Amino acid sequence: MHLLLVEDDHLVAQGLIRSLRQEGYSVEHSGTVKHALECLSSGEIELVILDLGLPDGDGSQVLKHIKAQKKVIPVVILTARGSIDDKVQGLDMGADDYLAKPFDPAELFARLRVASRRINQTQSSLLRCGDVVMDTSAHTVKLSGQSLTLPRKEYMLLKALMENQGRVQSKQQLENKLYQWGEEVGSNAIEVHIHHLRKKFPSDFIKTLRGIGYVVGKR
Amino acid sequence: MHLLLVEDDHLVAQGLIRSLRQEGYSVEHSGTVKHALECLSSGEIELVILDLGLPDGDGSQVLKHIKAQKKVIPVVILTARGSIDDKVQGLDMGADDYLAKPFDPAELFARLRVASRRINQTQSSLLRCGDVVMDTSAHTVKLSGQSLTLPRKEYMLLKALMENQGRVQSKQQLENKLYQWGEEVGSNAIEVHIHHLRKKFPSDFIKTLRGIGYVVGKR
DNA sequence: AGCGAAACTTAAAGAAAACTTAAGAAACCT
DNA sequence: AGGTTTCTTAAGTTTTCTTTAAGTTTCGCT
Repeated sequence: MHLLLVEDDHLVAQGLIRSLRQEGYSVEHSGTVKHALECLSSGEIELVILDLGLPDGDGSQVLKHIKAQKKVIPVVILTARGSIDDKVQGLDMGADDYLAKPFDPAELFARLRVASRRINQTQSSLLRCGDVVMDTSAHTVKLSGQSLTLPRKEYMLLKALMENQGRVQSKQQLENKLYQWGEEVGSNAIEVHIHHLRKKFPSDFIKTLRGIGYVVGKR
Repeated sequence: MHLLLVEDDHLVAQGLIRSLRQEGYSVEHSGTVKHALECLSSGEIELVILDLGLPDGDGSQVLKHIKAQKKVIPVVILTARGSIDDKVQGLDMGADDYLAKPFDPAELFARLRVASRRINQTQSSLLRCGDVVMDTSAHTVKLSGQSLTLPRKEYMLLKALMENQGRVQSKQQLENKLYQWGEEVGSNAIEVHIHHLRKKFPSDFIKTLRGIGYVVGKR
C-alpha cells in the first residue's frame, strides 16, 4: 500500500517513516505543499497522512486538491492543532480521520488500518445489454448514455428480460413476474407493454419468438 | 439517515438522542446488546454509535455482528475506555472510528458526518446539484447563491434526495429515512413535503417517477 | 397461396398514483 | 401560557399509467 506522509518536522517524519515501513507501507515523504502535490500527481498514492502546518502553505490546500479528484484517497490529518474547532473543520473539509499531536503511534496505525480496510470496497448492480444499461439499485435505465424514464410496469418487464439475457421467456412467465398471485391479467397486457418498450429502444432490441416468448440480448 | 445509538446510560442517551435528531438523524436507541441486535435485524440501520460497556454483555458483540453482515454499516465507538490499547483493539475489531468519553458533541457529529459522507460516497460535506448547494455540516441550503431556510423535515428530505443524486428513491425508502421506527406515517406526509420543497426550488428540480419514487439531479 | 393462430397496434375506459389544499395537532419559542 | 411555526391528515382534484378490447398485420403451415 502506497502512503504519502506530509510532515515538515524532520524528527517526527523520520521516526514515522521508519515505523510505517515496519507496518508494511511503502512511504513517500513530503515536507511541503508543493512537493506533496507533485507526489500525488503520480496517481500511485492510495492513502495520505497530512500535517496542516507546512512551511509553504497549509495542509488544507493538499486536502482540497485530493478531495477534488475523482479517485478516493483517504486522508488522516495529524497535526498539532488539537481544539475541537480544528477537528470539526478538518473533518468537514473532507478528512477521513483526525489525530492531534501528541499522538500514540499505535493509535495512528490502527486508524490507518481502518482507512486502508475501506479502500477495497465498492459495488454496483448493473445490468448491461448492448447499448442498454440498467442500474437496479438506482432504478435507472440508459440507452447509449442517454437516460430514459420508464413507467413502473415497463421497467419491471425490462428488468425481467435483462435479468435473463439470452433466455427466452414466455408471456406466461413474464406475467408471473409482473403480477401478484391472484391478480389475473385477462388480456394482452404484456404485448402492449412490449410494444411501448419497443418504441423507446432500437427496433431489434427485444426479439419475439413466435409461439414461444420474448428475449433480449445475445443468443 | 437511520442511526442506532447503543448506550446504557440514560442521561447521556437522552441528551444525545435529542441533539442527534436535531442534526437530522432518525435515531433508534438501545440500552442492551440484545435489543441492539434486534434493531439491526430490521436492516434499516445505516450508521451505529456504540458504547462498549453494556448491562447484558459487551458492545464488541454488536460490532462483530455488524461486521459479519454483507451490508457495510459504519460504527463509531463511543466509550469510557480511553486507553490506547482499547482504541487499537476497538478499531481493529472493525470499528470505523473511536471516541473516548468525555467527548465533545461537536466532534462526534463531525465524525458522524465523515461516516455518512462515506456511505454516500461523497468527498465533502458540500452537496451540489445544479443551482442548489447544501452544506451538511453547516446545515444550510443555497439556491443560486441565495440562502434559504428549510424546516427540519424538509431539510432531511432534501438531504436524503441530494445524497442520492440520480438514484430514485421510493416514498417508502424516504419515509424510512425521515421517521423513527414505529413512528408510522399514516398518510401522504412525504408528498406534502415534496410539494412544499417544490415551491421553493425550480419546478423541475425534484422529479417524480410515478409508481417508483422521487429523484434529484442528473440521470 | 390461403388459412388460422399469434403477435402487433391503437384508442379509450378504468384504476392507481401523485398533487393540492386546507385545517387541526404538535412542537417550539419566548 | 400565548403565539408562531412546522407537521400530519384527509379529502378532492388532476395526471398518468395500465388494462382492455377490437381491428390489423405478420408468420408458419398445409
